[in-house]
Amino acid sequence: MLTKQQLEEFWAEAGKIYLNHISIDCVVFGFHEGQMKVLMLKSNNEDAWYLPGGFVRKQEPIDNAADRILKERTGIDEIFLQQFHVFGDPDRSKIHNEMYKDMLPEEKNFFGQRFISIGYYALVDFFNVNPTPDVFSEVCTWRDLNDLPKFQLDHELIFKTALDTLRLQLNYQPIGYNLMPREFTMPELQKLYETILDTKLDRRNFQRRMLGFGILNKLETTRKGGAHKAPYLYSFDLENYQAALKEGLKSGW
Amino acid sequence: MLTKQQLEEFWAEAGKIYLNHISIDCVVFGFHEGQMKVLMLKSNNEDAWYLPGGFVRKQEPIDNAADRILKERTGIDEIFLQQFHVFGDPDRSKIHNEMYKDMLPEEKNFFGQRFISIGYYALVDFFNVNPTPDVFSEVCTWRDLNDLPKFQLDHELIFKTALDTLRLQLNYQPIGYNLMPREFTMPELQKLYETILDTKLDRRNFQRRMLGFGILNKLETTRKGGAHKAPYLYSFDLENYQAALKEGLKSGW
DNA sequence: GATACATGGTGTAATTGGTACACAATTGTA
DNA sequence: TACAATTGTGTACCAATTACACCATGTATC
Repeated sequence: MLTKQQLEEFWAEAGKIYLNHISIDCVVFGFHEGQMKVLMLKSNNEDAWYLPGGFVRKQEPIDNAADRILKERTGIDEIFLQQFHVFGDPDRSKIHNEMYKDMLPEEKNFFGQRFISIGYYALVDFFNVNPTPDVFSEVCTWRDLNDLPKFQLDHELIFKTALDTLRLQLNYQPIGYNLMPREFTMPELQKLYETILDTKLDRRNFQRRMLGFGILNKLETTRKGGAHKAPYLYSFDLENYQAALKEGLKSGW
Repeated sequence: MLTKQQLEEFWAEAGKIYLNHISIDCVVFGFHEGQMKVLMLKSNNEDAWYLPGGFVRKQEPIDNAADRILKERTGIDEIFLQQFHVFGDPDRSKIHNEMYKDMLPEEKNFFGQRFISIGYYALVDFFNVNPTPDVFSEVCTWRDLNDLPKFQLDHELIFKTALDTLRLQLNYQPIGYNLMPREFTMPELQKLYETILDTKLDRRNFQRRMLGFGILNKLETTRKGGAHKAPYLYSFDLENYQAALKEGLKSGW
């Protein structure tokens, strides 16, 4: 929650540069140690968790707005972003509307208005991200999909819709490419698929099928260090991957 | 194009009741005589064709806004509607912005502002629709997908994005159910699939596969009148259809 | 009313693709 | 050096899709 002074300062700026009524919320997915993660923010002095978000400048394309917002939260310049849904319930920001209602007169109260929020999901390489809080938050951090906090506003709906979208687009978007580091092992990639699809896959069939798509380069090296047989490393063949996605990876998962 | 007086009248109303910056555009699909159709509007005194659209009331959920807009254009109450994309280029309505720029002072010029448009696609039973122009148009009519006029603004992009979405969602949304009349023949349904997928399908395999899904009821009657063997009529088993869609119709087309 | 013809309905063999396993190879550790 | 755990590869089986052939039926033509 903002103090009255913070709210006034924010308004002095925001009221001039942003479009009214429109916000952007982002579901940023990362993958680390076999676990799917989402980037989240914790409000100042509250145990209230949000998705990273922001507003659209008056003459800014909405995709650029999402880019700009996420660059501030992650430090990454060219992020893989997909718009996936608009959340337009008039009561969706009611809590905020009322929280700040009495602090400022209506015409100066940026958070008093209704916001229609455009949902984007982002896929990033976990190691490239430098999580950075915004002016409303004191913490910006990865949260494990198995250990999520309670979301504020309708952000749980936004998150779940993003995950559903990811599942549906798995055969049509370069999801693996954007979530995995440049080099990875087959079991790691399988773990990603299992997390997104929320199911167990047969290790051997997964490998054969993945290789069958012809979108992976098998590298010479293996990943040593585990207590067992060292798996081979792979990287994506981006050209083949994108060509294959155009048709959709055959007959899905 | 509106006259200055019309513009002023529209503003007097619109400025009070609608959210700024936000519009809705709808791609309404119908299917008639083996052909896919889109509902379009022609501007007053111009050969300029648009998709039906409108604005969002200040306290109205966006889905309701789309419903309301389409009820006015079609007469249908409960329309199958799916939000599919947001079009947020700041220049997308430039032509309108400039067309009306000098007619009214900026603060009274509803069409002078930037609009971010939420795209909906609608699926309707062709025979239920009563096409009705709005205040900006003199014609509201079905246009064949093979004989489309030049679109105004970015409405061609909106239309194409809707058609792409339809193709991707064919196995996940009750598209057949909403586009076909209550009773239909197998060749008719096949034509719909061929149109959406833009491909030829084998008549015999299509039939077997469709029936294999268990989502159709074969009726006693046949469609007489054609110059050849009378095909059986079918209707959708809505319950089974929706259950099947939850999983996605197995392994797509 | 017999026949031609175009279209709809049903069946089947061949191929492809997916599933469920078995088994060998490799790594670090006891 | 043997062992446990994990990875890499192969194969037999089953299901689904494809590519056809053939039969049925309604209308038009003579």
